[in-house]
Amino acid sequence: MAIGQTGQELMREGEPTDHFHIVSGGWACRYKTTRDGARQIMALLVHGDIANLDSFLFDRLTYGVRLVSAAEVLTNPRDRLLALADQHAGMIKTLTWLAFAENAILSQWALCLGRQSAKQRLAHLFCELSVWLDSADSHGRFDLPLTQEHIAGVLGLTSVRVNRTSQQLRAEGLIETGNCAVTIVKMDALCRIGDFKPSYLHDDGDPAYPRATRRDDRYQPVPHTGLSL
Amino acid sequence: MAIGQTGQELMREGEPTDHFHIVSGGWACRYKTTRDGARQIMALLVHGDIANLDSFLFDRLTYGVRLVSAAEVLTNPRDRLLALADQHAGMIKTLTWLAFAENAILSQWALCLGRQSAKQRLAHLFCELSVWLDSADSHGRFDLPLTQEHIAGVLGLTSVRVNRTSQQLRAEGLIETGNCAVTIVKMDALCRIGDFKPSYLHDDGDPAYPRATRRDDRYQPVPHTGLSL
DNA sequence: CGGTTCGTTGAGGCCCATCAATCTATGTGG
DNA sequence: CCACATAGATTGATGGGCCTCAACGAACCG
Repeated sequence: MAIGQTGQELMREGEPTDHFHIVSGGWACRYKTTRDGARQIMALLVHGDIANLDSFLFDRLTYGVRLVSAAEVLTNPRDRLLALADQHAGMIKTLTWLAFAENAILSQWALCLGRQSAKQRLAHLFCELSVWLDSADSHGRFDLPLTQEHIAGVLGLTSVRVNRTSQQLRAEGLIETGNCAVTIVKMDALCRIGDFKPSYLHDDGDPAYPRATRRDDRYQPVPHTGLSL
Repeated sequence: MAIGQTGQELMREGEPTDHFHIVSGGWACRYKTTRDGARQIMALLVHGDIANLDSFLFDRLTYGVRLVSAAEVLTNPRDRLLALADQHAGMIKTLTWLAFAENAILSQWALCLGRQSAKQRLAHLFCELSVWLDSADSHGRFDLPLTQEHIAGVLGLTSVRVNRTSQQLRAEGLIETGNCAVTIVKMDALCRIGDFKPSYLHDDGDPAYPRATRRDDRYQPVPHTGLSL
């Protein structure tokens, strides 16, 4: 267990690694940079998140990890987790689940980055954080130790744009900000703007097994038409 | 096994599903759409790719799958794969590997979508396809059954922009196009423009991106003795 | 040969990046 | 306690990259 300072680099981009880092307090982020120095944040990491989940199978990182606030990080040798995974069949399943969950989040972000305006992206992010952290109090307020620069890094924007856009959201009475926290005033309106579906992460609750409904009537095999590939 | 026609919808967005679909010929894509109808392609699926890998754990899709060319698709009941996974410990590991691989690709695309210009994205895509398909002939030419609309869907652009940008790449002598194929004339220059690192998929000399058809002999259990190489 | 799909081209405009300056809050040392 | 430094938020001006709309050409096909 170790406490890190704001901005501290946990793991360098492209570095080989043999340890897992687990955030147990504060915030961190996974990021990538282009050759010309632009930085895109790929994931925000909060309490309980594993920073480099894919080190389970890959030796080398394709991203860097950096603290965005003072944070507490647990470090474990990879060998230990691998041994655990060998002993407990459930563990690898959990890791798989996490991998797919990350996948779902990444997909959603890709959709935002590719197809949404600054306003939509910001609205989406606030909705997602609110649900994800589920630490919002009864007034819809939650802590957000991110600078506008960080948010810009997540949304593929500049900090200037984040500033102007969040002003807009405030002016429309959708959110309130202050003191490293955000209050979502009109959740439903914000969801509509950001095209956010609160369920998209935990769609079915637990990974469930067989279902009876047959759905392959949707996909109709086309008779061979001589086509070959 | 079934043959599908161009544009056919394999799975509808948000639909529950109890089958796996494996592309065994031709091309398909995973996509998401926003409420206002914009479509973002999340993945291109070619020979050996599993269209809905996360159905391994999730009951409901968060994306749709559609053919982008005439294609051959294998359909398997989910129960069968789940049973297999229970019997063979290696299988779930393979699925996990695939999940992480998808993760790496999604991350890279997110970086492109968030931080790269149209020209950079297109260059990156061509480089990636060239490496990924590894079907390029000795002249760097490979088949590409995508319309400009499809490419725009992948890159978060409009088809008009894709058109103008690919004209630019042609004018600079970097690529040639024609007859549903692309020739990469100056691979190194294209890589530089798109900030493409040919190795980012094959982490640490892993053989190659594994295809479902040959997955079992490609998967190498990670040695527990720490990092060598 | 008309219909459809896809590629191509042009004109106009908006969203967002860029650059740069100012303002505020916080912290630090003398 | 104040002068100063620094980080982050805010604001303005300007320009460019990409979207939008719209039309036309080209290839394919029943």
